[in-house]
Amino acid sequence: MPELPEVETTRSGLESLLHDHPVIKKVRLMRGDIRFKIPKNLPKQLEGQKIVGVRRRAKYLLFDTANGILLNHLGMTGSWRMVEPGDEDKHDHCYIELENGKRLAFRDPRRFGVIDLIQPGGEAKHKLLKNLGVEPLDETAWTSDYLFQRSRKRKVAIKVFIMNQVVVVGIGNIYASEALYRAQVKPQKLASKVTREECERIVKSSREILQHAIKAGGSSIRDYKQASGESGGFQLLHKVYDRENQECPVCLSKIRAKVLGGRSTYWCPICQK
DNA sequence: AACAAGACCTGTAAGC
DNA sequence: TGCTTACAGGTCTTGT
Repeated sequence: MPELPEVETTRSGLESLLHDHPVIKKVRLMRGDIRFKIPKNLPKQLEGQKIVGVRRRAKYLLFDTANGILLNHLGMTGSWRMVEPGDEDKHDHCYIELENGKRLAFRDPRRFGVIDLIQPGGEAKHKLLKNLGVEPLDETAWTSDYLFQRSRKRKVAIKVFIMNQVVVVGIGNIYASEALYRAQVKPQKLASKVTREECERIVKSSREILQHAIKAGGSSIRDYKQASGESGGFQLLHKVYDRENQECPVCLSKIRAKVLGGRSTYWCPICQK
């Protein structure tokens, strides 16, 4: 799924599609639940409301209206698109019909995504938002001091640690491997043993990797599509992810892979210490 | 409190 | 051509 760059690419695509702040005519829920139950009053509460903007917090999208926020997570396979008549799909779980005649669809085959309603003013207290860590693109929050202090005494691999959304948000399985490769830190190194200098490199590298991926329109292995329907281009830039036994672009060693914290992890045995 | 493993789903690719 | 198995961008829940 979508990690921060894919969610941000989706957000900016939606922002363009909704630049004229259309009014929601009808919300059609094709099922009562995706990952969690969808509030039954969500359609009634958002119909007639103007979509005044689309924000991102961590890997969540927030559609703003004056009468509440539609909260969405793409899970592993979620995507938004404008859908023409006849283009409906069996995995479309929610349609948002607009007064301007357009129709947004949320498609999510695996149904790991989330759609929820946040009451006006309830954003900070929302269960799924209240425990999130710092935004990695925020240079005043995602700092080497922050990473160093938070990682002391933590007995998990640094890769597992930076994927913990309570610590820092938006870094998922692809960009965790890519960021640590760029930082030249072995993913299995214990978080508590990572030095100040390494923290500096991890913070800088992770931010750069995410920024580059956003510029490229996100990665688009498998299911991911931009809101415009375009595929992303960043997978062409993956240096280690999904490249087991292929050459390290720098030293030509064979990229290695193992499972860490239940997720496939890739690194260069020479470049990363 | 911190950590590991299990659970939730469907689609696709690989192996036999 | 099937059938079976493994695996996939996430994260909440459960158990130690």
